[in-house]
Amino acid sequence: MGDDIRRNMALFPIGIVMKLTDLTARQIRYYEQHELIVPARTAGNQRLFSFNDVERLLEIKALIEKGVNIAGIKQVMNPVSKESDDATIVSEQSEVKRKELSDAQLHRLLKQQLLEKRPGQASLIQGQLSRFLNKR
DNA sequence: ATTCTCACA
DNA sequence: TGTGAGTA
Repeated sequence: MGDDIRRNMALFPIGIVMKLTDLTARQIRYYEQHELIVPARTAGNQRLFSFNDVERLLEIKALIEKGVNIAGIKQVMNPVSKESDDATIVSEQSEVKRKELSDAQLHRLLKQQLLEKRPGQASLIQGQLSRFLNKR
C-alpha cells in the first residue's frame, strides 16, 4: 500500500474535523484522551488530523450512537496501530498557502479517498463531505 | 479567528 | 459532555 502515507498525513485542524464528523471539539479531544485516536501535533501544539483519524472518528461516532461506550469501542476497534501514526505533518506552512492546500489539493485527496473506500462507508463519508464543502 | 488545557455556579 | 477562563 503506497498511498498509505497519504492516509496518515496530518492535514486538518480540529475545526474542520468537527464539520467533517459532526462531533464537538470536546468529544474529539475526549476520544483522544482515551487513545481512540492519536492525531499529530504542530510545533504550536495544535492537533492535525489525517484521513485515518477522521475515519476512525466516524466509526467511533457510529458506535457511540449505537450505545457503545469507550471501553466497548476500545475492544471493537483495533488499538491505534504501530508506527503508522502521523509522522508527516503536511500543514505548518504560511497561512495563505495552508488554505490553498486545504481547498485545491484537499479536493484531490478527498476524491482519491472516496474511490478507494467501499461503497458502504464511502457513502457514509460523502454525507459528512457535503457539509464540509458547504462551509464558508 | 482558532485551538489548547483545565476545571466546575 | 457542556462551557467559560486565560493562553498561545
